[in-house]
Formats: sequence, structure tokens, C-alpha cells
Amino acid sequence: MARSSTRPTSRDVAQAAGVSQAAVSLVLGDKWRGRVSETTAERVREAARDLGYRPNLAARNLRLGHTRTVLLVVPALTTEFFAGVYTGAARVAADHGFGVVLYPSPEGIGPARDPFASAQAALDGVIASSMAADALTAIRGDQLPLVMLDSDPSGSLGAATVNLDIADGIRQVATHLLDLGHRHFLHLAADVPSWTFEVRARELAARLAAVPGTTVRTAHAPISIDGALTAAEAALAAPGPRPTALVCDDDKLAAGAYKAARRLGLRVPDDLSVTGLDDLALATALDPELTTVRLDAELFGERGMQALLAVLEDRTPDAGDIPVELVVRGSTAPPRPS
Amino acid sequence: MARSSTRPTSRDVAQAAGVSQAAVSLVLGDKWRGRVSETTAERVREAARDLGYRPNLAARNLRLGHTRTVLLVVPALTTEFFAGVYTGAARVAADHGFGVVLYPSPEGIGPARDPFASAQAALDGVIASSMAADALTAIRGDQLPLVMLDSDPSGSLGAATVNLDIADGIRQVATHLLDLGHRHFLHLAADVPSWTFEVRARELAARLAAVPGTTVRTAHAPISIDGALTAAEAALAAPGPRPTALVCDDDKLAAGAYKAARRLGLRVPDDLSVTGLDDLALATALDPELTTVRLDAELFGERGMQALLAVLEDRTPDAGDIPVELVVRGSTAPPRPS
DNA sequence: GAGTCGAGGTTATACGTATTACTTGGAGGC
DNA sequence: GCCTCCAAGTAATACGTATAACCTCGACTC
Repeated sequence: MARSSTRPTSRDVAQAAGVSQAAVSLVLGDKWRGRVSETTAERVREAARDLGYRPNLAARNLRLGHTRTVLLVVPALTTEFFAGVYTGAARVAADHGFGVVLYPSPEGIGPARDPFASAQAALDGVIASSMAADALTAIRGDQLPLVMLDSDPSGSLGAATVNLDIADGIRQVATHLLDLGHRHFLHLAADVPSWTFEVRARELAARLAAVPGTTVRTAHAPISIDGALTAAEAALAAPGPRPTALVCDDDKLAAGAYKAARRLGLRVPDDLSVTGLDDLALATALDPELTTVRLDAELFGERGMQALLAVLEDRTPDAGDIPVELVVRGSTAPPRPS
Repeated sequence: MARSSTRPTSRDVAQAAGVSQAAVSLVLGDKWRGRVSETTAERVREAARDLGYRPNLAARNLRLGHTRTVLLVVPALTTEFFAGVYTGAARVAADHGFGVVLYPSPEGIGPARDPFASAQAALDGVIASSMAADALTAIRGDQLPLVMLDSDPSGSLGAATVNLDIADGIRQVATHLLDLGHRHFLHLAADVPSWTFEVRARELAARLAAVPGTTVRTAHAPISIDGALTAAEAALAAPGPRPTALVCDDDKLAAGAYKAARRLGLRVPDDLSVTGLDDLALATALDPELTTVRLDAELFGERGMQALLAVLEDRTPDAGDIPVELVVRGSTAPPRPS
């Protein structure tokens, strides 16, 4: 009563319940099976409730030597994709008594900060998207258990990796467009150094190379609608035979491509077929709705967390890429006979 | 060397440098001005570097009694708006040696979890969006310093509030549409109990009531493109005089409204003017581009963090709503003479 | 009726850090 | 030559928790 300004400790609860601090810890930690009588246990719980007791996490973490908290490092949160990843990871984490703290990679938050300075929380492990490039070096410095999302399985310093089967997605896109009769392609690629984008480029090139008579050009753009607009407009207006199919590295780029097409007086899909990748809400907001590759963000997050749990328990994480699915909508059609 | 499996402590560093643990703490804490010689300090720093020493946050937090970490509670991360809020808050936080941990309100993460169970990090304070309704009760339980974002200043239990001047934004929208000549309105409102949406409804009604001869109907929709599509389609197809202006509670709803209009064969803006609120990237991805209200998300986050810092230091937070700005684009035009 | 055992606790301790209070070996003052 | 004082450290301690080790007392066994 006297010191109501400071938070109550387990000792305060003990005193209020007339027991030792150890008893409080046992009861509240649910480890009192044959150690404390039911009546005393109830007395302790009541005292804790009355005082509004909340255990001091810092003390607990120090004592336990772990925090049951992991960090999820993502690139900018400008689409709902990583929100889904977080949701999946958090769900699995919660099932195992873990918490997930989100760290959106800096980019304007200040002079290239250490993620751990920002998320001061003491951590047990890290899940990092390969797109959050700025943070990677800082992360590598630490010795924390690490799972990499969407990154080169052979080059990740031994860290476990969990990947979406982007290669298959691109293959499906290419096959779909080839089946429609397209032969002249433009690849609108993300201007970001990340394995996940390299895969797209490599796989598209490989798939198209298998079909004689195809051509493919590449334009690079920052991942934003305006950036894509500029790059796509320039590429589409370039001299030479105009491509009839535009394969975009993600849905946002596709949205920019739509605007570029409008500016140039090209109709989607009559004059130009467009594809995306992600299946964001944006994909169906566009007119016509976008043919794209659906990624299961939540499953991605779940698998990432499961892999990290495996690493933490010295088990081998499950292997195998996460399947993706082509969603055909109105933005792709056969090329018009020229 | 012997126990390389466990992380080095400040005592290990001390031993390596041939000094006491206290000296290590002083040097690394930058409090050694007249306490330790320059040469010993350098020796300590070198030892710390060699061992890869990282201070144990849990221990430090316990000792210090605070964590310099605050929690930012937001609703779903499905738009970039709260990413901006985070960016602003994190920037200000970093300038003051604070970290920000993001907690996206549950919604499917599991059985209505306590935010503090998820973000296990020990916290010094909380900034919460009023839209993250599920988390509010849990938060209220704690005695942490609290700043509410976009919530009723008179009803926030004494917590400090930081608000965008949404009322003014809606007034600008209404005035813009009235000036164009519109008299028959449909309000597509978010189906979420939150002060920020109540303000929109109240202010729109008030502004329109001031002009004789205006009518306004209201349709409610969940904040998603599909939800808005359904609700808007039903409302627009309802009997009675068709509204010529559709005021949406946010840009996402507006995107759904576009789709509803297309389905009904209405052209934007010729048959129907549409407005949004947020100015997301989505707004310019739509065709025609959306007339909307620009919110400065980063400034919002900055002000939120500044307010929390003020509360933590027993100062009075700055008052005053954050100004917003109407952005007129192609989705609004005079009504066609009927 | 001595020994055993388990229920129902308590006492003591360590986790790693930051900081306060103390120590010590000179150098300088007079 | 003695006192003072400062530079350069060190020893000790507390933060709040979880848990291992210990204690005590009554009921039962044989």
C-alpha cells in the first residue's frame, strides 16, 4: 500500500498471500501440482489479481536465459504480403509459447540502423526475408539462430531456408502465355538485388529459350507503381517489334504497367497481356483484373516459424518449397493477329 | 575459450582485458570519463570486440528498470498507412534511444491474445490505434503509459490522444462535391466501431445538412475491396433517386466502389463521382485516379511517439490535430444534368 | 513405536548488468 | 615529512524471477 507507485513484484504478492515468494512463482508458473495445496494456490492467485501483478519479463528472461521471442525481419510493409507472413508466423509461434516481433527493414528510418538496436527485445532467433538486404549484415554479426526466407539455399551460410516455389510460378506464367500464342515478351523486373528476383529472371529466360522464335526484353524498375510506370512506358515505346506480353515481377509493378499501357493507348489485354505475382488485393482492384501467381503468405510464415523452432530444438527443418498457383483473370488473352 | 558455446558476458570481457567487470561496464557504457585511463579503455573495447560481446538485454533491462522499448499497436497491416506510422514513430524513437515494437492486432492469430503475450518484450509504453479494438481491453489492464491514436479525446480515460484532422478532411471532400454541384450522396462507411469512422459520419452529415436540398444515404461495408463491392452495388442498385456522389471512408472502399460501378454500367466520374480517404498507392493505381484526402502517416507516427515521450517524462504532450489535404484527381466531376 | 514417506511448503541462490561506495598508490602543497 | 587529493580503478550490491535443495510435520507401515 505504501509504495503504490512502483509495480508489485512476486514478493509483494507473497506477502499479501502470506506465503513465500517461491510459492508465488510455483503457483503462477503452474508448477505446483504436488507442492502447494489447492487452497493456498487460490489464495496466491487472488492476491496476484488484487494487486494487478504482472511478472517482470526482464527478470524472467534473465533467469531463464531465453526470451521465447523471435524477430521477423521484413522489407517495407507496403503490401499485405508480409502482413500475411507475420500472421502465419505469429500463429505458429503462439502455439509454442513464442512471441514474434516485427522489424521492417529501415529504408528511411535513419542511418542504416542495427535491427537489434530498434527491437531492443532480447531475442532467441531471427527469421529474415532476403529482401531486407540492409539488415542482413547486422544480423550476420550476431550468433542467433537464423532462418532465411526466399533466399539461395546453397549460399545462405548454413542458415536454414524456406522458399516459395517461385520458379514454378514463373514457369506457369510463361507456359500460360505461350499457350495463348505469345512469342514476344517484356520482363518488367524489380530493381532490387534479391535472390527471389533473380529466380524469376533465370526461370523466365530458361522457359522461353526452350521455345524457338520467342524474344524477350527486360526492363528494370523500383518496386512502386510510379517506378514501374516510368520504366514500362519507356520500354514499351522503344523501337523494334512491340512485345505482346508483359511479365511483371510482382503485382505492384503490374499496376504501374497498366498505367503505362493506358498512356500509350494500349488496351489490356487486347493489345498487351499483363501478368503479376503475389495476388494482392490490388490485383482484383485493377481493371481488368490481373492474371497473377497466388502466394500463400500465411503458410510461408508458418513454415518459416516451424523451421526456426526446428533449429532452436536442434532438429532438421522440413525441406520442400511451398507450392504456388497461377490465377488466370482478365489481363491475359491471345495476341491479336498483326 | 573453454565455454565457447555460451555467449560471453561482461565478466568474460573483464577477464580477457585483465580488469574488473565494473570497468567493462563503465567503458562500454561510456561513463568512464575520469574513471578509467584511455589505454585500459581501449584494451577493454578490444577484448569486447574479440569476444564478440553483446550485452545481455534482459539483465540490463532488469538492472535499469526500463527497456526503452515501446509497443505500437495497429490494426491489420494490409495497407501502407500504418507502415508510415511505424516509420515516423521509429524515427523519433531512435533519436531518443528508444525502440519500437510493432503489434498488429490479432484477427485470426488465435483466440484473442494478449498483445503482451505476443510481444513478450518488456515495455515502457504503448501507442495504440483506436482501430485495434480487440487489443484495447488487454492494454487497459496494464498500467503502462499510453497514447491513443485517432480516438475520442474526451473519452480516452485520460490517456493522451493524437489525432488527424479527419473532420476537416471530410469537410473538404463535402465542400468539393457540393461546389461541383452534387446534391445526392451515398456514404460508404466502414463497418468497424472506431471513433475515426464515427467522425467521418458525423462530419459529413453536419456539412450536408447545412445545404438545403441535399440527400444522403449510408451503406456499411467491411474494409476490403470485396466487401465494399457488395455493399456499394446493393446501395447503388437500390430504388429511389440514384446518388451522384459516393463518399467512401477510405481508399480501399473506394476501390470496391469502382468495381460496383463497373458492374452496374456506371462510369466514374461521368455517372458517379467517387472519393476516398488515405491517399494510398492504390489511389493512383485506379482508373481514373482517385480524388482523396491525403493523410501524413509518418507525421502521425512522429507525433504519437513525441506524445508518448512527453508522457514518459511527465510533460504535457503537444495538442493540436494534424492537418490533412484534399487531393483532387479524376474521380470527381460535376453531375451530369438529368 | 521407530522408521519412512509424502504433502506442503521455505530458504538460498544465480542469471548479467549498472552503479555506488570504497580502496590504493602516488604526486603535489607547505 | 606529513597531509591532502586525485587518478584509476575494484568490491559489493540490487534489480525480480525460477528452481534446486532443504525442512517439518503428520500419517502410515510393519
